[in-house]
Amino acid sequence: MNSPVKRRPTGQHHGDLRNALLRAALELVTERGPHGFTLAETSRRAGVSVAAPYKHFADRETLLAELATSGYREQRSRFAEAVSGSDEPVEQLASFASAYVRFAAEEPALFDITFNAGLDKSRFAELASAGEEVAALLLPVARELAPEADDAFDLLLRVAAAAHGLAVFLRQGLFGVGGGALTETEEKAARTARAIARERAGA
Amino acid sequence: MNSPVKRRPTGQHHGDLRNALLRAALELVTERGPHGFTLAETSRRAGVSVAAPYKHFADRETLLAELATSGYREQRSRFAEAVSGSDEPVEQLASFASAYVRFAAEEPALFDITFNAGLDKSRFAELASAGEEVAALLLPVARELAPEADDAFDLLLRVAAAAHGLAVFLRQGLFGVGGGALTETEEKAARTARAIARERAGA
DNA sequence: GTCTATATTCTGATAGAC
DNA sequence: GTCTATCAGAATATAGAC
Repeated sequence: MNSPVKRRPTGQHHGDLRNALLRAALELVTERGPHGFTLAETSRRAGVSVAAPYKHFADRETLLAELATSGYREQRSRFAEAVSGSDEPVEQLASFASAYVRFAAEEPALFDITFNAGLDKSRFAELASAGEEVAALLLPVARELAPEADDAFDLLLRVAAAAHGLAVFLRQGLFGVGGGALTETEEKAARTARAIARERAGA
Repeated sequence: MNSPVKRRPTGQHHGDLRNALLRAALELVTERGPHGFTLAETSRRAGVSVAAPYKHFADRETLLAELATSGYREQRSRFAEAVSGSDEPVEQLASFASAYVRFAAEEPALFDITFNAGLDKSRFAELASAGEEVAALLLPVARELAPEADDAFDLLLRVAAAAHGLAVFLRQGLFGVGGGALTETEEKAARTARAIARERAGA
């Protein structure tokens, strides 16, 4: 029932409890999902009392929102790199789809928090803007294939949705998209993205 | 804080508490998601004590698993009808994708429970087999486009994943896939399914 | 089959000492 | 900034009366 983390006998924590809590929370979400996350267990894992986190975060949701924000930033960084590997918009979208799946596999906690924690974005301005920056990075790519704004949005949405579905199936081991199938699933995502993008280009 | 449901003053519930509990649970999941579901609140809504459900269900998870099973059965029924509307396999997959999105929109609780409740399928044999029957219904359709078993599986997986992603985005209002956009989202799903299926047919 | 009552456990959050 | 102590609330599940 107890965590395997050593408790500091008293008083002072090492320099950066704030970040230690964020790390512990991420680990906890990895194991139990966003809904299994509790401040109490996070405190235990960081080796502090349950009251300590309240000096660093207003409440449970605020800590979670901070993780979600960093999740969107990590996404933006990964997708920016994926897209930078080619000049061809179809290949850029394929790369994005692949990176999306990889992100979900390598950072399952961040992935779950961004999409499945039910955070109220109107309460956390930074979270909302971090999410919008991800879209802002990708829309110009879609726009190269679909100059009309609505069409570009539709294209990006469908590519992202396809990648999202594969990422979820991979994560849940559904449909036999099991454990070590990351590379295969990335390829499926890339192939699907190409099919969607080309249908548009050909139309 | 109290439920709007009238309590029966004492003793006997009407004939079918078991089904009344299932209905109340479904309603509760619709409002709060699978993780917000509790036996206690379900009991309150059905107008019985918190102990009553244990005469009908072994525990909380068993009730949830029963709902999930009925969710898979509803899926199979809907998808069977969708697929029956055409002889053309590409159109059948497009119809399936559309029905998938519609199911998620019209039965959000069942949708969430089947995919997001984290049920242990090894504990509930009927749940596992109900899920397999959905796949068994659709695989022959994919097989008409991809005679090789692995290819058919891959095709179905990618179509289902695309529909799943759109369904999730619709449900969460993400990417501006907001409230009344059901018909549009169904069309997106159908179009994406066609793009995936045709890439295969053309290859 | 349903109730009342209870044991147990966990949570978020606050007050006040150090 | 961290601790101890505590409150208030809620949940799962069981025992035993009716």
